Amino acid sequence: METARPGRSRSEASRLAILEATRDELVERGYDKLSLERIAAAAGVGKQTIYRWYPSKSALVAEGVLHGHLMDHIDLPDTGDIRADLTHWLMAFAGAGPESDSAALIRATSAATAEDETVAARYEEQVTVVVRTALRARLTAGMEVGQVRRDAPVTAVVESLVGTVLFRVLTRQPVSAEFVADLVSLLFSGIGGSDSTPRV
Amino acid sequence: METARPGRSRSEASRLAILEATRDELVERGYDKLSLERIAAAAGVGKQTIYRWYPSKSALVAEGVLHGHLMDHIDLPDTGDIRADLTHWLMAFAGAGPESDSAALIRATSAATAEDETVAARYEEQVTVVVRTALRARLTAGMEVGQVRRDAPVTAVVESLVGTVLFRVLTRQPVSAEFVADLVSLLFSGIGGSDSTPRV
Amino acid sequence: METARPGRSRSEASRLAILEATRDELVERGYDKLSLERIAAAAGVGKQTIYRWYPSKSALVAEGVLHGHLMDHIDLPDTGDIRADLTHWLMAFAGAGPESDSAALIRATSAATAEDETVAARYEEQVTVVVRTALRARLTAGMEVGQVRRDAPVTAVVESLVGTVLFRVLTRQPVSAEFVADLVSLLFSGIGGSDSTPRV
Amino acid sequence: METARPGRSRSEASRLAILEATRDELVERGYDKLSLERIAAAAGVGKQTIYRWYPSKSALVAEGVLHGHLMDHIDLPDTGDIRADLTHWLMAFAGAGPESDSAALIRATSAATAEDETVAARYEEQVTVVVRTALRARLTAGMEVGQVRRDAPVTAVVESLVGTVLFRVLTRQPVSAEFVADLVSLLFSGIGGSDSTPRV
DNA sequence: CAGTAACCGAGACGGTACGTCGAGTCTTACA
DNA sequence: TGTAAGACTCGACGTACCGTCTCGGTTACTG
Repeated sequence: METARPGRSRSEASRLAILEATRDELVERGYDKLSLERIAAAAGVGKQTIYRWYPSKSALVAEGVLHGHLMDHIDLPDTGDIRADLTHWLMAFAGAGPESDSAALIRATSAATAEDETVAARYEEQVTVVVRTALRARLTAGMEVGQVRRDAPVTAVVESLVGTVLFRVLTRQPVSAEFVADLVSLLFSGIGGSDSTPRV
Repeated sequence: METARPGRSRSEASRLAILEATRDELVERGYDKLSLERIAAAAGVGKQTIYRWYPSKSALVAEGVLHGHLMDHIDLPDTGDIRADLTHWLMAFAGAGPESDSAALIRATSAATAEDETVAARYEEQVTVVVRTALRARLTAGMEVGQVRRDAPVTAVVESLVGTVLFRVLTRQPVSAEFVADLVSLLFSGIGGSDSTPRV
Repeated sequence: METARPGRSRSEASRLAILEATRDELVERGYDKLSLERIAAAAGVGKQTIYRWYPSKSALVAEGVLHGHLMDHIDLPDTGDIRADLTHWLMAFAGAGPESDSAALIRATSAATAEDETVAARYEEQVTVVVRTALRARLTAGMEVGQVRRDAPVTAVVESLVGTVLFRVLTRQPVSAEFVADLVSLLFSGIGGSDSTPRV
Repeated sequence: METARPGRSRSEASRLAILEATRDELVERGYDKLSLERIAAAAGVGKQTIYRWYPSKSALVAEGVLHGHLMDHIDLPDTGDIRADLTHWLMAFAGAGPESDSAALIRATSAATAEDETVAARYEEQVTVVVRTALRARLTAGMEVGQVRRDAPVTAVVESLVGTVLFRVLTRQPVSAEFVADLVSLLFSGIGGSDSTPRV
């Protein structure tokens, strides 16, 4: 155990105020107009305290967004209809439209991920892995009732779903019901014709 | 006509030097560590000259990357084997690995797209549309020979392919032959089981 | 000649605004509470512009004070009465009292001189030498009329006058008429008694 | 009596370690680059402990320097030759040269005195008064044997000696034997010529 | 073919934000 | 209860770039 260090202990209240202020700034201005000085002022915190917790702007963004927002939308319920479940989950993940807070935070996270490879690793571990786990469980359940093929490539499925939504959000296109329906349909039925290589 | 203005005409050499310096900087440092002053110095050009051509950093990046790099990889040849053609195209688009110049430029473009909605619009128009056109032609050819279903949702296909690769690149994962094979297989065969909703 | 450099030429107006703001700050707050950020704001100037002209805080202070203030008091008129001339000059140099602007600027210059040896060199060259020259002329005139011994050690005279006033100002004691009278009397008559070593 | 309080008593060892560390820092870096954090670390002491003893940086410097250094040189022995005694004392006070520890501490004290009027008061009380007392005794002795005039202005003598040496040290000039000889000669003989106002 | 208007490089300008240092205060665990 | 340790808010540092504005100087159309 190592909790018994001398000196004042770190203020969890400051940490939370920083994360909240960060999310507000991200939604309002986006990643690269983000200013740590404004965040510090808004959170009522010294700049040094931000640096004590987070080594860089991108690390702060990763932490602030991954914990405060994206993880909320990551549960994938089982209603018996796997297509409907996926559709619902995709639309919740993307948020209401290109101007929604969700969309702004996804764009900010993407920019942070693009900038910094440690953030990329964190994103991989905190989002992709979690989503994959949830999706794998849901697909397994679907296999039991014959809705899903037993050899479905889970990783490719996860990344194509997340990546596609990400692309829509980055290019500011709406993640509409029509688009999601097409995507799910594509996912389940494929585009293979009569002459395509047969299922193994 | 407006070419008959008095005064010195703009230097095409300067413009090209700027774009080249921009790409070098992007590959080396990424989007948000990009410095117009360094670009100007590297290109042997005054800062004002950059601003004469491009109104903002993101516009410069959009121009520099979209024309100089991404468009190179956008042709989609027809060898008769549509799966192989798509596989080849996807891997060429992503570049050799997460440290390749291609990957760095894709990340930079993603960050620029995330930041600036006019860049997003330009990306949509210059990449998505072009890819969609090329892919639509290839899919149509595939339909003729029975490799592709006649009702394949082209937009969803395009965006799921581009988005998936983008996601791999952003999270610094390799776009390996195995992954691409899984992705193409998913695309053609779907994951639907015996009890999934029948094809329309 | 080398005045024909490319680029915008430096703004003399900025330079003067900086010096004026510096003097105001020095009088109001003193040397080590001096803030370049406040000076820049008061002068309506970017911080970088200050650094472009002056390499350090102490250099700025030296320049600002030596040119803007101390040199004003350095002329030593000749009314025929050398004691009165010196008395008048000493009191003018010190300013009205320990709270006067002159006193504040002398204290600031002393602190800057104590901190930085290049400022010390500048002080030596810009104040000591000038004062010595003026005083030497006045003493020479005094010698002509028999008011001053021909072998008076000019350097020691200069530095003891300036140093004594400096000491009074640093310790916040008034440079009163009584004190100055004593000092001048000491200077002219010495403290030697009947048994002191005879004049050479 | 107050030694019988509960709790740990204040550590005299800490206080001395603080003063020693302060002197080391002053000699090495000068007054305004002085850092209480470095002093605390060097003394193996918490910052709060310093603040418990000294209310401000300048108070610490005053205490540290006035007690630890300057007072060492303040005794003014009587060998019978008052000129030699003064010469010796002046050179000891100034230290070996502009780079000596003594010179550095004198500069630091001057800066602290310039900054803070409570330090100025303390300096006045702890240095000037003591020196004046010692010098008055020596001069009185000199008067007895006819080496010094009976009406010598002691305050002016003290401050002109201390101030002159201070000026030499601030401007980084050596307090050489030649200079001191000139100064003492000036002090005893004055510069008055045959036509100067007669001694009162 | 001389003017002149728009370009060019260079670089200083007023600003904003950076990441670091230190001041002086507050809060722990320990002695 | 005093102390070393160290986190806290706050303010300033010196640097890097931003986007704009001037410089002296170079084209290349136009009258």
